[in-house]
Amino acid sequence: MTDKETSSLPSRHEERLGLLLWFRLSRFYNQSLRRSNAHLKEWGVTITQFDVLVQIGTHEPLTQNELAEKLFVTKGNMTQVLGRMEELGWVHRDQEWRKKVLTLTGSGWELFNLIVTRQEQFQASQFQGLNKEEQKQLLDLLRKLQQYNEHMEG
Amino acid sequence: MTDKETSSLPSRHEERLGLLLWFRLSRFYNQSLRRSNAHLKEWGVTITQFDVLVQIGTHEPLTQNELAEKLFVTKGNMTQVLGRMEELGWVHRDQEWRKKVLTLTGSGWELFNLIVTRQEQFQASQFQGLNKEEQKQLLDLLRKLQQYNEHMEG
DNA sequence: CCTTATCAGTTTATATCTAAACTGATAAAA
DNA sequence: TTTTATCAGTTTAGATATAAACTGATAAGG
Repeated sequence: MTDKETSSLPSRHEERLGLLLWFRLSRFYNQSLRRSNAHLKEWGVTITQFDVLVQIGTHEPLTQNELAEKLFVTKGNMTQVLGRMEELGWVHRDQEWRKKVLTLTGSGWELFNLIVTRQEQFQASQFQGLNKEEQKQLLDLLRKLQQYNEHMEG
Repeated sequence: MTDKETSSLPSRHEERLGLLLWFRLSRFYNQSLRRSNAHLKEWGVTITQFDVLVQIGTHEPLTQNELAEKLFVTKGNMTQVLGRMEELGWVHRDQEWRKKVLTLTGSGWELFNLIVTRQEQFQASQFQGLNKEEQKQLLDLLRKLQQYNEHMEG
């Protein structure tokens, strides 16, 4: 009985497990989302905007499509979120050929430097229920899931 | 060096880990959400409605507030989702004192019986990247997080 | 050169979710 | 009894997300 075998054809029990995992995951995620937004409210930023800020700040210059891929969301969603962030003066969109290249503005970088460390600390506190070893385990499991799913999509 | 000690004061490295965990989690969650909705579309049901259907079907009778607590969402959200589901004829809301008691209608139960097993199978397939042992591990870690967070909220 | 395909981003309609203010009914306290 | 508090649910405005149809520009093929 290899690992491959146990994971190739899900048993009735594993099916239940899948549903349980989904419920747990979605509850924890929603809770975490709510808390993160409450935490970031002090700086007038949402968790979505924070995620975008980090991605652009870390990888700029990048296009809207690349950003959407990194965040696993649709490009339509990015159009909306970036529209708001441009309005707020954090992000600059520069048309190049048929792409739009994203960079942070001065005030975007200011915000980045102001909140990234704080949000890192906050996010760490959300996972305090696990010790370092368990946190690594969780990251590992999520990585495996991601890899498998990417493989599935082709 | 006890577990308690390792988890009481997050190191710089653990802070980064927190952010990484958040990113992984939110990406996997969003992807999973999208796929589930695509899968359920065949029956004209969304994943939110499915979650509500399962909770009522499993725990009826229960009130809107109890439902919101089980799903970790706000009661305002439930008002909206249940309004739609009542309109679709799946759920019955019965005012009792100041509470509204929820039960599934006949067609709600029909839907329940039609899709729960199918969605269980689908959900299981989303976690195929992990073998049974790893799936249990993941469930365990999520449980721990939940417990710690509930403890935090008082 | 002209036509067709593809690609990046936008738009629209719809669903989900929140926070915060509100309604109305019951319960508790005066 | 009258007032006040609490509780369950609703409403509203706003953010986030999707799918699907669309626009307009570039690239490829005839």
